[in-house]
Amino acid sequence: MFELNDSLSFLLSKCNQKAFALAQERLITFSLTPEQAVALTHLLKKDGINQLQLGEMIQKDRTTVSGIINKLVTLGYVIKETNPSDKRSSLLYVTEKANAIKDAMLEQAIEVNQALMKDLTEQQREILIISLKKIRNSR
Amino acid sequence: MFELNDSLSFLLSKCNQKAFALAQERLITFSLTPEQAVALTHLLKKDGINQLQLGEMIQKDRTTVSGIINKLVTLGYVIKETNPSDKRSSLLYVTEKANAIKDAMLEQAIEVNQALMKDLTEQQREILIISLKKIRNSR
DNA sequence: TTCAGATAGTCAGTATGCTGATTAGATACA
DNA sequence: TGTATCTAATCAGCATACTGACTATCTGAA
Repeated sequence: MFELNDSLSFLLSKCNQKAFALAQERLITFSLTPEQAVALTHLLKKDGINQLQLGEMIQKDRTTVSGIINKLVTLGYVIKETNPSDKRSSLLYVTEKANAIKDAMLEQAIEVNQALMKDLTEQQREILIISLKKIRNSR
Repeated sequence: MFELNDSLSFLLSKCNQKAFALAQERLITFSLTPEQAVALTHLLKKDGINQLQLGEMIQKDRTTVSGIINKLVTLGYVIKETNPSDKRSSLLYVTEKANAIKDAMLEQAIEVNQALMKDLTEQQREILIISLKKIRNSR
């Protein structure tokens, strides 16, 4: 019989909540939320892009990116500069403050993912990641 | 090298978004969101419980349950009655309107989960569910 | 019996994530 | 040139999900 609490969609929701909570605990040090950290990590690899380009990288809606970036600006991790060749868009740049926590943030991301998978065998980890990628990319 | 976009936590977030969007499309017919449908489905199996008990079943915070139930009451799917033996709590009951869509909702939930897993082999489906359950229950 | 502590639910505030409307600026073509 | 269309970002509004404060009520121990 179909059991809602054992269904894929329910499990995805609950595991996502757990991953979010785990990351949040560790990011309090930097006053960052998990999603802010994801955006900042991408900008640390490549900045000077606009909000739409960042949204494509992290697969988020334009309005969601807007909110996250404005928070990162307030926190002093990111600076917005009007693009001189297209005044509608802003170019995003990371600050020194962001560079200073780069390595610690990466370390934390790795630890969260290891903690989540700690009870899984090597085969389960592999198939889990492969399956989730298939689901993400489907259609 | 660690790739954020291929990490478990990022994939969980994106797959969860996909599952949510897929369910939302199909639930528009009933004016229900996925989380409202989850709550209602549980109440259809067992009502006459209070909000905290429902929250345990669907693993949601008391304030989140409060919001979802009040929406379901507004929509006419649920009725709240003050518990005579404990006036702090309300007992939740489903309406005829809820019973009328019970089977269609269940059907839709099954279809969403099948659609999500359509590109996965039988072995991948099994290991995916087992792994997610381990992650959900860990700690 | 009374009162301190526990409990159920709500509200305010914050963050994420979406849709749809709006503004400002860019572009393409008649 | 001018206008219609497109685009980048923001805003309002809604849903979910949490924390912490608060109200009303219940319960247990002195």
